[in-house]
Amino acid sequence: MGPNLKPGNTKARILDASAELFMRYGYTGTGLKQIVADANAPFGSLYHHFPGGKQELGVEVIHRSGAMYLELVTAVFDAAPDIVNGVRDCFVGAAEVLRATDYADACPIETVALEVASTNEPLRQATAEVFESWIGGATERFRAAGIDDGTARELSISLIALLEGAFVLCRAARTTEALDAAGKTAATAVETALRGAPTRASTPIPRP
Amino acid sequence: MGPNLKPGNTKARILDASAELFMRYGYTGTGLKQIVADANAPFGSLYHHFPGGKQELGVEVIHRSGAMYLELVTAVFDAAPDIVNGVRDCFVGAAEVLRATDYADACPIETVALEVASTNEPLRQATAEVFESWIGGATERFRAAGIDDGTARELSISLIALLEGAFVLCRAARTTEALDAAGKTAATAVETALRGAPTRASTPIPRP
DNA sequence: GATAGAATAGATAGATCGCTCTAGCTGGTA
DNA sequence: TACCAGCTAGAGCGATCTATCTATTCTATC
Repeated sequence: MGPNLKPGNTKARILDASAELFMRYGYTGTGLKQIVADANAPFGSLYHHFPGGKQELGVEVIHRSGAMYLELVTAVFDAAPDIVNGVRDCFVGAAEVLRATDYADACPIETVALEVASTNEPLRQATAEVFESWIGGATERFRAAGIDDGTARELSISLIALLEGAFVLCRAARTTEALDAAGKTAATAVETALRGAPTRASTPIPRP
Repeated sequence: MGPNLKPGNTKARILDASAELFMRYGYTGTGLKQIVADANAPFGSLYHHFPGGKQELGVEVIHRSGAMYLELVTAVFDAAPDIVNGVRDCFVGAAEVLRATDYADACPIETVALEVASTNEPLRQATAEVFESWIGGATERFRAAGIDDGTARELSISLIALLEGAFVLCRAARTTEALDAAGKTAATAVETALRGAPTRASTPIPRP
């Protein structure tokens, strides 16, 4: 169909290399020379496939990595016997990946999101869209389990925040302790929400 | 006492400017030229006060900012009537600061922590020490409220993870929704831990 | 084959990076 | 006054950054 039957996988290699480098070293911490070197691609090809330069490449990588991570987490949930175990498996799996990569591979867009939040509006918007897609996906899943809409969204945001925050602590400490603790808290939060889901709202709690 | 009566506050100005720039734009995203410009300091003074260059400056800023943030949070807790309200006030206060600074000022070391985790060992260690000091401070406070040591530490890690993760989501979305949701989850988690504290462990939960 | 367009290939520009270097200034001591 | 540290002050170095530029190679269609 297209004019070139063998389009060459140069663009895909550039995207893959960029995704890994951005995840590990951040956006400003990754140079274009290093990207084309890791991708085994000539420098000219980068600006051929991404005329908008580093920023266009960054936007595409953020959306791509965000979609892939959503698929990964979705698969983990689908393989679990119930939602609570699905949440647990996500944190356990994240910890395994972190250890296996010498605490390099955590969230694919977290570092970039913080770096560009106050400096690069198109990139900031891309990270916001990815996070919103994750929140929406999780909310839908919790809603399907009988949790009301508002609680499901709050719960989803909290679980993602627990995961992202644990990533920061784990990478800094070179330990998976934070993911273990956050995973427990996340599972408990889901259980609490489920318990109050089909019946009534949770009972009021006396002040200590 | 010292040889110079009027030592000049140049070093302090450099530290203050660096702290703000690192918090907003990250470590690699902040240039030394910009630091001395913001600090109204000559370039030579930077290397006079920090012979180790950008890395030494970074380590000092991380420790300084980490200690200041710990004091700030401690003050919020001390002003609250109880621990649960202290936790709530922390998230509410963080959201206020975030809005007031156009979503620029969140955690003073989070962006740097992610950037340097896999690239700069001295800086990574500095961020790890700061996070550990925060965890230790919170753990001690929860332990004093009657929560057993292990639970107190897990709870502390989870609350800090919730805060850091919410910072990422809020700065990306330019909304404080994530801090609101995470604050609710954090308060609930503390209540749950307190309820199981003086009596027995929490009752087992049936699978949904 | 001839040809056009896509993709590859890399040299190079202009700006900025962290950092070094040499002065000049200041204030206390001899 | 002479002196000496501590600090200020900024020019300038090599390296690296993003981006541009001109060729060359490949592939599909005429």
